[in-house]
Amino acid sequence: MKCHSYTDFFSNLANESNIKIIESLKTGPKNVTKISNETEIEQSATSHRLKKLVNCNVLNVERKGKERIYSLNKETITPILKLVDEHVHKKCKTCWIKEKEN
Amino acid sequence: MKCHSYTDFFSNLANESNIKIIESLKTGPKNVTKISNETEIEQSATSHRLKKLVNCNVLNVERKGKERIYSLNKETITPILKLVDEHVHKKCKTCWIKEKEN
DNA sequence: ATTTCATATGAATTTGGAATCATATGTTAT
DNA sequence: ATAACATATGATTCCAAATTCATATGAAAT
Repeated sequence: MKCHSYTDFFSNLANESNIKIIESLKTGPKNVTKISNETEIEQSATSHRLKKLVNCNVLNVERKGKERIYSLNKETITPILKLVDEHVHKKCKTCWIKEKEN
Repeated sequence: MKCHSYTDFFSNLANESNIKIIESLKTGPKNVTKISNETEIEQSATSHRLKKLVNCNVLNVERKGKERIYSLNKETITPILKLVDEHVHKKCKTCWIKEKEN
């Protein structure tokens, strides 16, 4: 259930839904409903994904009334994403990592 | 067939076999048989994995007689692995990314 | 030309994880 | 206590990706 390996961690970044959620949370902490709406991942699926992301310390949760507020774990995922993004921009001109389409 | 997205790339690092292969190649370029022996991934499976890794520019190949020599693509995967490793050591004391067991 | 070694390939099968579905739990308001 | 809202959970279904298996290709040696 906990995140034990190198591969366990990376599998979170190898999943489209998870990336969407992470992207969504870059603009700030949000509750499940809002995440679900923004990402267009249905509620139940969103909860399942969120659980995994928390288990791997990618996200934090805190309760606020009947809601649960999820946020990026700045100590872990943010620096890694930053490093990877930098690398993508600096080193990969003919890039095999496509920029996220917006 | 080619590696197009963020998630495609990370899926390479989310796979135990691929990590084994990458680890194996950290000590230098090798042919398929040697990789297969070191990683204990059978020949056919090894070839399949290698193909994917090459498609995502994680590895390079070159022919040498009847062998094919695979090597890490220093321009791409090496810097990322280095950055991630550094991050693991510096930032994750209570670490959710287990050090590779040897 | 035939054999042997090295690797690749395609199809079939297996499997692990994700989406889905139905329902449960928990919280606030009335 | 009941209703309405927010989220989680477990089971099932589904699917894509990985293994496996059998075989093909290709290169060197005899």
